[in-house]
Amino acid sequence: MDFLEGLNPQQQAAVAHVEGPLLLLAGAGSGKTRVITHRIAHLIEAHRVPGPCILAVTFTNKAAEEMRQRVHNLLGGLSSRESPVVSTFHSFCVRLLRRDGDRLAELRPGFTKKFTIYDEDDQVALIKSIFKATGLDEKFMSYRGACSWISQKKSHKESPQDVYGAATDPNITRLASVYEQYEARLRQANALDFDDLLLEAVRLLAHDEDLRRQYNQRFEFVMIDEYQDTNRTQYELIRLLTGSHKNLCVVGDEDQSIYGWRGADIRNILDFEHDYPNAAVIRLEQNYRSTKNILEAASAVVANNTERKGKWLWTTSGAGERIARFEAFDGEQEALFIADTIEKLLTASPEDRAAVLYRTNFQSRQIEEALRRYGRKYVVVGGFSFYQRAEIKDALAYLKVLSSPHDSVSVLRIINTPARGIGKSTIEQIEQYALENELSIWSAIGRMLDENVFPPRAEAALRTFRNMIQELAAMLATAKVSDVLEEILARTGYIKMLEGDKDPESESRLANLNELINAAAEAAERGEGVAEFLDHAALVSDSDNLDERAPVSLLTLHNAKGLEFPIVFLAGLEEGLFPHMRSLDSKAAMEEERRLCYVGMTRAEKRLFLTTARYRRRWGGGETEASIPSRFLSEVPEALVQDLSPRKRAGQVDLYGERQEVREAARRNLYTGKTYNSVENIQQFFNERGKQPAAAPATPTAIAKVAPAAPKAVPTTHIPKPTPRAKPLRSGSNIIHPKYGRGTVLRREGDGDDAKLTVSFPGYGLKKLIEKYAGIKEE
DNA sequence: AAGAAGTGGCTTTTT
DNA sequence: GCCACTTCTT
Repeated sequence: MDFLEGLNPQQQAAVAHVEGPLLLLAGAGSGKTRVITHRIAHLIEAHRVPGPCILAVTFTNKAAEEMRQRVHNLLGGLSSRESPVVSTFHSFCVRLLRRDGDRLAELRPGFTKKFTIYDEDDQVALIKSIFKATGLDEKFMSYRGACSWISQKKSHKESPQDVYGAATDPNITRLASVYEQYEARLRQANALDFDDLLLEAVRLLAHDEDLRRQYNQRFEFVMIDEYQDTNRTQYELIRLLTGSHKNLCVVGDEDQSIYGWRGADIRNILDFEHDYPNAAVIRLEQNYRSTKNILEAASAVVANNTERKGKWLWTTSGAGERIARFEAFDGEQEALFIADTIEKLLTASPEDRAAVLYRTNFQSRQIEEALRRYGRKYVVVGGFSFYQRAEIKDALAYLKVLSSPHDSVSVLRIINTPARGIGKSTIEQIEQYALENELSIWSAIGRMLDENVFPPRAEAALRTFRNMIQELAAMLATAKVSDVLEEILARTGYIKMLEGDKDPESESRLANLNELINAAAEAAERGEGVAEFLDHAALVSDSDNLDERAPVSLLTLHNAKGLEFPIVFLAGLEEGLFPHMRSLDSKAAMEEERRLCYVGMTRAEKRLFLTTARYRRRWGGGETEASIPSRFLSEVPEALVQDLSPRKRAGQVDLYGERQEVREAARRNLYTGKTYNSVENIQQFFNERGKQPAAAPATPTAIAKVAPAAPKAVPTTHIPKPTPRAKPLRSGSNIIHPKYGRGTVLRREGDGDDAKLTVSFPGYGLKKLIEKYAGIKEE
């Protein structure tokens, strides 16, 4: 078979390129995966390169699986001995360390190839324990915050000592200490976190010249997908792997770089030609996926970015439908519009698939509810995955302890699950002892039992626990993983605990555990041992089991990378949500948000809907907040847009604002002049005021009292007259600022002299203002 | 020691 | 609205 056939000239050139570095700039929908798979097949068949000498690295397991499958199909079946190695960065590194990691012990004392992998939950548990030992709590910093702080330091190769040295305030010093303890505890547990998997593989390859040579010789051709999302460590790994031959092909699109927050370094792709001087560069700019309108709209949005090489995708397909825009009253109406539209479109053409993409996971709930009302089946990608469920993590923690007893995080997870009489005070005692003597929890238990320090009841419970673990560990050496799992669940009483539980959730937990046992049985049949089974559990992501054929999928924009759908909805296009609040004050972050928008838009083949809500409730019972449409909406050329918003369609004035105020007022029992005909509310208002006149800062009386207070210690030149107001500024109020002009109040914090307003000014973004000094006038 | 009931705090995105 | 953590109860 000729693998150059049926490809456009640029694609052909890429497939035919054999030796030396190649940068493939592949725009969205330009047939990138096709090129990579054809190139692999071409290397194997036309150039007689043995499959196992080709390494292709992808971002997700799912992408790896798909690539494997497609190469397989192209070549009409390959035995596993002839297959190329297709893997994610993380699983590649894990395999390297498990197979050839012995000499890492020279760099990392205590390391053995039986290491365990700590996922984010494990890391949080560890940080929690370190915080407790250090006398810190979550008010100092959230556990997750500390995790990502440490991760940042690690991936920038800053050691705890470096941080100590550069520390400017005591909080940094405290963090450095947490970091130092964190590293020490990982080593003590012979555990690696996600960062370590890459970092230690790099350190090992740099350190062990023989090993490096071996890998260089083995992997004669290396291909990296989604190169724009690689970080510095991955970059170093690639350099080490291709040191001797430079047969490196990287594929990427700087406009789709969306993992900067996780350390992805866009320089990797922007500087490729500089790093590999004689690199060939091929651009794939013909788009085969989307209609002309969709492509033009997406291109127009991303053209607002400056950090890009710049390209313009083109297509021979027709204009298609215009981009639909829908401005809903609130999140609920937005969700109902989406569900309703999906219902209509899929009824009309049942073979189509639709995807709803959103910026944050919490947005899925309302959309799910709406879809359920329509009786539409859907799949949600993201949120908590199978392997993150408590019962699954418990079962896996047992397995981890059996194969690596010094894994203290796992020991502490299961030591009293199910309850076996090892209580809080006993556990604290053990933790304390372990800390003082620099022992793992497992060793500490052993030593303390020898020293007879426990009260009789705790002692008996601990002995039973220890014996049970030892017996199960002995079983693990010979039996199948699935059998050991079953034995664990039976002997620990875990199954009994769930069966006796009246919580309706328990039934599904039991089902999940059964599924886990099945998965283990399948793994055993493939000849995998415990380590491989656990590695797989640690490294699968939720997007890996996305079923692309599902008629309706709900997923985050990040999870949508690499996918395509005939119908796409981008939901929640509001300033502060998308672009996200945390990106508003940084140009680089804003450009990443815009790339995310570009990724989302270019997922669509035929129809693209952009939806936004005027008011959104951020958390459950909290306040509804007014929002303003995302800047990305206005970056789509008006000529390409068809507006489906109800108020425009009906040709009416905007009643939303008024309705909203009435609602809010009714809820807060405030008289705003709009509810005078509601006896109930007037009654409530007076009742409330009679009870606590001063406690309601938002009432006119309270404001009048506060307003005349003189400002202190503020440059006199900038003090505008405090404007006494009849009505307090709240979410949704429209105001005029002397410098920024018209804006909408998004949020109000504090009261009286301290009242701060978050205001969105079109053209200036969000600003935080002190109400008293800002010189704001109500519009 | 172990469950039940109540409270605060919070939400980007993820291999 | 949900989760984790605390306090209360037995």
